[in-house]
Amino acid sequence: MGLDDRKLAVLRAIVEDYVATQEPVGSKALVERHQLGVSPATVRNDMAVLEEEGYIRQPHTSAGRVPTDRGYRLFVDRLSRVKPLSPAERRAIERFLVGAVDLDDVVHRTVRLLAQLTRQVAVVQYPSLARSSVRHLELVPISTTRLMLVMIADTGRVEQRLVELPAPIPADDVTDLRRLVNEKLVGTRLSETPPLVQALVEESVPHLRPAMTTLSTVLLETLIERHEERIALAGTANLTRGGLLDFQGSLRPILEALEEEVVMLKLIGEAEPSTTRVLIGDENEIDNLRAASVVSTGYGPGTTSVGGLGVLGPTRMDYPGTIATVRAVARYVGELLAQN
Amino acid sequence: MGLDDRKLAVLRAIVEDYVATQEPVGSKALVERHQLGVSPATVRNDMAVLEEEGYIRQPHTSAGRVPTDRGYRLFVDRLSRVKPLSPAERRAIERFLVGAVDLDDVVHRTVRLLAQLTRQVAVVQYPSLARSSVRHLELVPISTTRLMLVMIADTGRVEQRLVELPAPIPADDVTDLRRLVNEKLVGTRLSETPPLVQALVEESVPHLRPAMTTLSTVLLETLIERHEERIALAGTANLTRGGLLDFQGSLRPILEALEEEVVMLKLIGEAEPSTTRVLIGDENEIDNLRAASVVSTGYGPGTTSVGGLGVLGPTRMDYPGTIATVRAVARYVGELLAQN
DNA sequence: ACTGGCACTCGCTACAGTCGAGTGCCAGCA
DNA sequence: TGCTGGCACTCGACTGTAGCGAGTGCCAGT
Repeated sequence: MGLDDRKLAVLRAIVEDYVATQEPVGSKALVERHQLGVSPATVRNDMAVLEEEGYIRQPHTSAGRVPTDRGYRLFVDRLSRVKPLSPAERRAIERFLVGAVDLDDVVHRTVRLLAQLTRQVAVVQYPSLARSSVRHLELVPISTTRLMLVMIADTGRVEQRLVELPAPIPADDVTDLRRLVNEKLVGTRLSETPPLVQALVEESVPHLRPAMTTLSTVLLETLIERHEERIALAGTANLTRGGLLDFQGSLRPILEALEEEVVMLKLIGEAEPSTTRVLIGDENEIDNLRAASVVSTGYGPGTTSVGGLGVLGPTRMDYPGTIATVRAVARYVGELLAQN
Repeated sequence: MGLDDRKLAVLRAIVEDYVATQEPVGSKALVERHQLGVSPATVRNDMAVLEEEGYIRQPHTSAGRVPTDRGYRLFVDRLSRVKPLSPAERRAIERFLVGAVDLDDVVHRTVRLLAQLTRQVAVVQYPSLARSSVRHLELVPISTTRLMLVMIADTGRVEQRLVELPAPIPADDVTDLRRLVNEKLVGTRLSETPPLVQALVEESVPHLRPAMTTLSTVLLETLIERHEERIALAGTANLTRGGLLDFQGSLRPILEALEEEVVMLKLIGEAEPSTTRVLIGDENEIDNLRAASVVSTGYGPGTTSVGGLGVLGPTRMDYPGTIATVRAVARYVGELLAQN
């Protein structure tokens, strides 16, 4: 049972009007605001079909129609094209991102920019360590039994951990350790590192072995296995736009989900740079976010993704505009990363 | 015109009941729940005086009384003593903070702990760079014209910046630069650093001077003058507790203020470890936070403060409990920092 | 100085009535 | 067959009224 072109046009019109006005839209208003070329009665018949198919629904018997999650899905998949960005938006992106002094700065600016442009909550994952490779490892002696391990990744990320050595270690040995780990690990991806780190321990000369063992443990445990993924958030205040109508009256579950880094990572941390993922309401696996939609994509220098970014908002959002903005920002960030 | 002891007791009872129930409290309920030893009518007379003096007010003519900001102030200053922590809370603090692997981890755990214990929004400032001293400066060559400058502070903070050199520089020169900056700057406070950095440029041998000049600029501009202060937030979902009664119905201004690092820094970034600052409602200089209260203190190893931490909640909060928790957490964090 | 009593205020809730946007259905028309 | 105008119907939103009750202020009495 197919939907003919007019029914699809009606659905599109409903989505567009509802997104714009935030009010259920009726048949009369619809024919007035769009050139559908038919009467309200005809539209009503179409609406009845759309409702039967689950694309729209009536909040109350005597109210207009509202798109369902399924309706938005159809709209996104087949009825909308990505809006080109306005020149003003392009300029805003460029202005916002030039002059970033380091990775932290880039991420911060990006997330704020995204929140501002989309007027929604923005989430940016720091470049994933698992997908970065080692540029340099530095060992700084803090005391005779403590080292600060600093890892610099090619994506610009810098991570540090304190290493408690089992026994005091002379300065020369630190130099040796530093040379060894750098020789073996620089240029490798952290996700491929475990066997190399293992080998490092086995190959090391006896008097370095205890220190190297500890060091390798720290490397493996805290840098690789652990939750070394980080995210930045901005624009939570945007959740309060649209009164309390969106999110069925309570921001609580949304705010709770936003604070769970693991949750947010799962949400935005998987896409490739070229694809944009849109999760609408119920499609979301996280219960707390059943009333929200997420638009996300990957970013990275070139075509491989080093991290994800996206926005979260009410299901009633401007999908074409949001998708366009998310993509554009991801592309710019990718370019920025490629430069270094 | 003084308030006698009973009137103060009435005010205390009103504050305690209102904080507990979140409902205006009337004279009858008051004598029932507290041993005031007098009749409701007497309490009413006292209430009339308290209202005249601006410590309480009536939301509606026929409603009970609610403390004003001024009433909370009096309560905090003269009517409450800091609640001792429960053993369970002490245990929670210890359990939460042991096992932190680095500074980031400490700050994150702290802010989450604070949010959880107080059931409010928690804010923790990273140890201020201005109040830290330099433990080590590392220069890592990225390319012939780029260095990564990594600064490790005694508080455990690690900051990095990319340095774009005016001309290519050989590896030996990098070694020299590293030695020079470490000789001069290690052990100094960053706030006292500018003249030293300046001297560094002037004393350097001619062929190092261009690189040293750039390096010093980066040091001064991005590490010292710039917004190198950072904060961590947690518990924003707690804002939604108490329905929408707190914060006069809109979380918007609060969420906006929370996103402004500068604002939050001003709010919590000034106290000494031994003093606890309480800002109640209107006392707050930030308009967006006129409906909120802030309890903050400094923390640091020993008696000097390296940063601030605190919580933000509705004016209707459990001040004695919150103050106790904030202090205790600050003390634990200070001890943790002192260990390293 | 405190208390019991009493009249009064006013927000809250329930209920009834009206209005109107929007619908579903149906007969008629191209 | 598909579209249209007309019409009865539904039901939420809003309005006005009435009763309830918590809480007050005041006053006379102890």
